[in-house]
Amino acid sequence: MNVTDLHKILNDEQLLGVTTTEGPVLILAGAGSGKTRVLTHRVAYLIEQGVEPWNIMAITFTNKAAGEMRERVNNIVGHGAEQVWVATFHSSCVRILRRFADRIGFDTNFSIYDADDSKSVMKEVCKTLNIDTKKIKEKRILSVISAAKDEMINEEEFARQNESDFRMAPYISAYREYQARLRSNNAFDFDDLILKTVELLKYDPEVRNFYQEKFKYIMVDEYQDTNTVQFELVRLLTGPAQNLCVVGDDDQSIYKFRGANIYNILNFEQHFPSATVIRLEQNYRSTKRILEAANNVIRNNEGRKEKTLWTENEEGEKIRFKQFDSAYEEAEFIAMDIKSQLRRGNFKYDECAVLYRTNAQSRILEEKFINENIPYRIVGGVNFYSRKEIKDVLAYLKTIDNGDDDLAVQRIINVPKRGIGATSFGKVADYARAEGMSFYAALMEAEEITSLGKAVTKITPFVEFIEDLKKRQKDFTIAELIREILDQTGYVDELSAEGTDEALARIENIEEFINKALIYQQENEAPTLSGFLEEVALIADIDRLDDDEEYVVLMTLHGAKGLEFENVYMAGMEDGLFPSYMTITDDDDQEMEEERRLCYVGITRAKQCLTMTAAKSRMVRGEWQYASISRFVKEIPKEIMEGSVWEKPKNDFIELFDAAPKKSFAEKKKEATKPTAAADYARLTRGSEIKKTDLEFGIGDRVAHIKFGEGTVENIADGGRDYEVTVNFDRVGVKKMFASFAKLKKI
DNA sequence: GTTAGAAACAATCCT
DNA sequence: TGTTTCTAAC
Repeated sequence: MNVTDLHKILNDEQLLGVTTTEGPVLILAGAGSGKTRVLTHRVAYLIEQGVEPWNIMAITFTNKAAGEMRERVNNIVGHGAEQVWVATFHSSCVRILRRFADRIGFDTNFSIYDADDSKSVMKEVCKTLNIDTKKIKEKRILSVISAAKDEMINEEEFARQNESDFRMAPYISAYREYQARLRSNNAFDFDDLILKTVELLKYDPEVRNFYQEKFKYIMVDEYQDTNTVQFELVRLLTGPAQNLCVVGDDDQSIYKFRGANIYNILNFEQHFPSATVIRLEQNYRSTKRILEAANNVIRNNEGRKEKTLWTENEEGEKIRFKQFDSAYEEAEFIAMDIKSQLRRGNFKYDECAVLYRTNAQSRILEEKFINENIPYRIVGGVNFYSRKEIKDVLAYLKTIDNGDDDLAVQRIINVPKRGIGATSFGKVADYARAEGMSFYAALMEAEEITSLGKAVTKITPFVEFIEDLKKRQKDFTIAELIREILDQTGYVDELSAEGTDEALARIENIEEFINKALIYQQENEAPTLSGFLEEVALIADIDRLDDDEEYVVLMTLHGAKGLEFENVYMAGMEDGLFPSYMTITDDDDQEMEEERRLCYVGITRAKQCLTMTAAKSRMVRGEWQYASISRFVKEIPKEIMEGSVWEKPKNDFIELFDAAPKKSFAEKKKEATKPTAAADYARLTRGSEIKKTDLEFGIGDRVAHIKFGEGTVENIADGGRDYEVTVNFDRVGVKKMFASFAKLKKI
């Protein structure tokens, strides 16, 4: 495709982004301005100009983005596209380390530790160092270490910088010990994958030259979210020609807590003085009103590159806003509205997304979605691969793959129960430490550990089992290996004997996991156990989203970055939740600006329709909390908002409720407390206009609640439109509730 | 050594 | 409210 042809499908700025191939380029790409389009065509253009595909590297933020880019490049280029290096920061580093980790004292079959693994290691570290985890929590130490690693401060440098501060002493020794353990386990945590790669490139000119020569053209997506160590990595990979093209939007920088350094993008022109700067400000995604809302919110931020997005799209519907009495009603409304939109043929399920600030909010939404029989998929929360049963199976695989991985071995030594308890465990661990060997190596010579006594007879069969699998490993595919493990250990049998819903769900998860192994096997030319484990370790929640299935997506605002939907709901628009309580109390206005950017990201996900909802009260950790409408909502001009009165969806709501929701695992209890659908709807449409009704009870009266049972009224407070009643229930204790929907009966 | 039930505790967002 | 850790009894 020549430049004239390209001009037919790209605007002037986009074209410039595609064809400015030499030297450093900064593309400031506003939301929905077609940056993926620019990146993919840029890759295609480079190849057409005669650049070899293997000389091109594109770093993305998620595996999903990488996959999409690869697919789109494939469609334009025809052949050779698979040779382009398209990967995330983490998987790029793994690829480099798998090849050269031996140069920094690791074995190339290293394990990758996730957050759970890191925490287990840190627990051990605190135990050995006698650090009181009541005073300093493991999580706190880990986050200090992680922040240091983001800034490229290794354990020695950290010690040097903090030696004068006695309060830092435990952190210094913990950091040292933690790193020592990772090394002896032959493992990297997430941060080390990048930090160690940077160290490798820095101190090994041979490796550095190898990659600098390989990657003649580098592109980085979502550049505003890179941190210091990632910047350094990019800098080290970029050869003297400096053919580096970064794409990002400072207004969408939302990962400061993860070390993202916004100055990487704000100061790009200082880092690379010869840089060409290109601005993409035309939005192709959203309606005029949605964009106006976004612009009006984000312009309240001070530290940003001034720009205003514009669009030629149509005006569109007003932004809808609605406040409810409780999070339950909020969730109910969203579920029903989605159903009604579907019924009217406006949107299909997969065109709708519900976005929220915290994962905890997903629970109520999920409940209502089940009730209403709406297909949904929750992104985030408990990662599939961090479920207990999956981690158990993974630990077996890791033990077979990397015997030095103490963590994996220790996890499964007594799973399922083999009668090897804490005492034997401790004896083996002591022996391993004294002899300077790995835990598994100590198990192999259990006969030598005299203190074990009879316990040896429990250990030898385990070691024999693992050794047998190691030997026969090459005869199996990964899926077969997993089946073999499950058969021999009786893991699944045990679960099915248990027979509870939970156990059955675990079996299903294991089946799904085996499926993943099969898919991996099919999709890779040279599948290896290490390769599979690595893929599993680096998979993000968002990567598991399947675009072809029809379901509503529920996820955090962070998770939504880079995605778009026709119909978006932003739930929980309350001060204290979004922006979060911590942001409000903290007087650092940087934090508030980051929250605002997050809001901007949320708004700009919507193409056609945007609905914001809030609840006056919601249950947080067992307590009712009350909140007012988010300040961000108030930053949107009234003229483009449809306020608190909610329009009835024409005549279809009766029909809507005729389709009785199929009962799933939503408990019958819930069903019992559920008023009729019509009443539900009336209540929802009434929303914030609930009229005060005269109460039939007073303070001291006995009342009955449909779910909580009987109790005594302790207080009645005038809450404006409604009464807030405090009741001391016999069974469940004190609860606060609004009279109009608590439906309390005097007895 | 195992297990169940009580007590303690929890504060975003993520690779 | 939901999960993790501690304790006591089998």
